[in-house]
Amino acid sequence: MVGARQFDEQEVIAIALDVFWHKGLHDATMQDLASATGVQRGSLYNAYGDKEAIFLRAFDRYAEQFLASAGEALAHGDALTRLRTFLDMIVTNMTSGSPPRGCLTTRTALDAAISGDDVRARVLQLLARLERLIADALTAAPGKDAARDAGRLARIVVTFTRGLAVMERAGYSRKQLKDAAATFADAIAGDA
Amino acid sequence: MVGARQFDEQEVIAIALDVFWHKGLHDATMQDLASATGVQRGSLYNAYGDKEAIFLRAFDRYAEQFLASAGEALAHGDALTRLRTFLDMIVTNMTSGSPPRGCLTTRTALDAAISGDDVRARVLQLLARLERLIADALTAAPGKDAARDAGRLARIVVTFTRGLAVMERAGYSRKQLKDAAATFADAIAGDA
DNA sequence: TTCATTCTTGACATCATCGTCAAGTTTGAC
DNA sequence: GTCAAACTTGACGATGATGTCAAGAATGAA
Repeated sequence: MVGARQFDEQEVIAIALDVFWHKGLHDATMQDLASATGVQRGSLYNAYGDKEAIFLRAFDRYAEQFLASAGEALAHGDALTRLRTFLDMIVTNMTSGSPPRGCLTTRTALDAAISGDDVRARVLQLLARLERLIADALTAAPGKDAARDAGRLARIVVTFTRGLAVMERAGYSRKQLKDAAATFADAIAGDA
Repeated sequence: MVGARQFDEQEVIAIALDVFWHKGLHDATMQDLASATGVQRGSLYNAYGDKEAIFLRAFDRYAEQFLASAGEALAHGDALTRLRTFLDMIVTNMTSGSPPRGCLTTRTALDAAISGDDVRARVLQLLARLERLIADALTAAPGKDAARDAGRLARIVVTFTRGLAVMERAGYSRKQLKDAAATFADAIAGDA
């Protein structure tokens, strides 16, 4: 390999992820990425081809981080505890940063109509993996009938988390979101 | 009044609503609006000022239509029936059109960071009105304890509907969304 | 019918982004 | 050290969107 790359790819992708997280795939420009990473636009085109290619790498990084966090949050306690911990993590995650960065998956899903097939597929894939993770956690939880309908429950949990992401963008505070999440968890997994 | 307007304002706003519904505030251009309405760009600027002003009018129209539909759907039956009917209406609404147009409120909320204060305020206002509508409907429903925590329940119902809108964008079918909605309604208002 | 007012039209300047490229620079293999 | 390959840089042209404007057309009041 001659004429080696002048920048650290891992670092560039990590920074790109941050840019996309705050601005979204659609609104982040190559210039935004160039400024944030300190790598010229031309170099980014040369190295990755286009913005979507960079996004896919960043999104993959994000997906792994996200699923890892979800897995941890869902690992301990009974069904209600797992759900509460998980939702808490979700809300904390989307209300972090200044300004709060929201949820990248949700933002990307909303732009699905104007995104490439690859992007759409990644979003669906992440949602599916998350759903499975939740279903498994509910099934594995000690307690009575938590495992019954774990699949169906997992889907509405995923759906509800997407709703939280929208409410965050609409302007609801971390506290309001956590309250709503707690109400939801109780209604779904609480001892009725 | 001299030099009368050459187009029907109601009709222009109705068509603009359709354009915004399919493309979103951010992605719809003045040219899109001009083409769809048959009114020249210059005339639209002259009549309304800018794109956001047109959007606000269209959104107001949308909000009234939407709340009227929600009110009807929530008017009859016990709490579970009202919730089911309402969620069904929501899903049908967002999966109508070709291509499906999704949910304008959700789309707009996601773009909140790059929208004006007026737009943000309208979104919040609509969500708040919807929440009150649902809370009132749950309170008014015949049956046992439906009215208990109606406010809290209404908020998670609103949140869940936002989640449905995201899942629709992600690619879930009308049937999948209705299934999820039914699961949610049962879990929230069903006889535990 | 006249005429001031308002609307309409098409063109214009501006701006931001995109994707490409030729020239220059850096790098590692030999 | 030499050199070809790969990367970097800054500039370029194309595109599409925005908002403005002057000139012309249409309208209704008097």
